[in-house]
Amino acid sequence: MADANRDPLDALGDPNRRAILRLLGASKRSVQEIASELPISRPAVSRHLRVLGEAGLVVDHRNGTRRVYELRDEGMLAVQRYLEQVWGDAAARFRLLAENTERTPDRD
Amino acid sequence: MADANRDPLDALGDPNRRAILRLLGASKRSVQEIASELPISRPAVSRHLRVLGEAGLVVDHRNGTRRVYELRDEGMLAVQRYLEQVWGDAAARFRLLAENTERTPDRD
DNA sequence: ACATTCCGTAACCCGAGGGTTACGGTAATC
DNA sequence: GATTACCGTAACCCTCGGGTTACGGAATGT
Repeated sequence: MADANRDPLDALGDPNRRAILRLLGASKRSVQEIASELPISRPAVSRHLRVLGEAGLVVDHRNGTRRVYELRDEGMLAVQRYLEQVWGDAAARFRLLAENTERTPDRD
Repeated sequence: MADANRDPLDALGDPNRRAILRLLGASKRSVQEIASELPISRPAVSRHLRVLGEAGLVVDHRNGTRRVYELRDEGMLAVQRYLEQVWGDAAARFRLLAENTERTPDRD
């Protein structure tokens, strides 16, 4: 999945995409699993996941016929940087702390 | 200005609104001043500012015929809470720090 | 080989939202 | 009182993004 130059805040501007991220925050999931928890079609979910991927918010791994998606920090950190740019010192302190506490990969 | 139940991430989903917030991050400004720095009309800016206000990201004060807008933390903190909800511990540590370092009101 | 499951993508539809101009109310100044 | 500056809002326009169904390729199991 290519990381296109899509702004993560553009991606976060849709409520269904935010709901998808909340699901993935709990555990990694396949497209089908995500779609079964939302009131939209599976192709719609697929489309949203593409947007989220291009924004650096998720990443996918093939598992047979399944594509399993999980969170990715890069897009989230870009959001933090925007907040720091706009809101200033408080956001800067926050960003440094977040980068020094990497999320462990055995999260699920 | 009423704080309606508008999600700040909805508000941040537009690039012109993000540009407005960046301008206000530098200093508080009137509608006209903001509009003169962006490639859109003054009524368009007015409309965006309304959205940002309802999302808790800005607040306005009357000053004669002018309405002067400045940043507000409430919406930004809601974004942080969403990030914490989704991305977890790192975001939680960040949020606690940000709340303990209030922005001083004599910012400009 | 065939059937089933999974999923990306094309094609189509349509409504939301972001653009505009015009209007009129408020405030300030002369 | 007249003029000017400021700004919210109405009305209109139209793009674009998010919804859908349909299709076909890949992977797996029988």
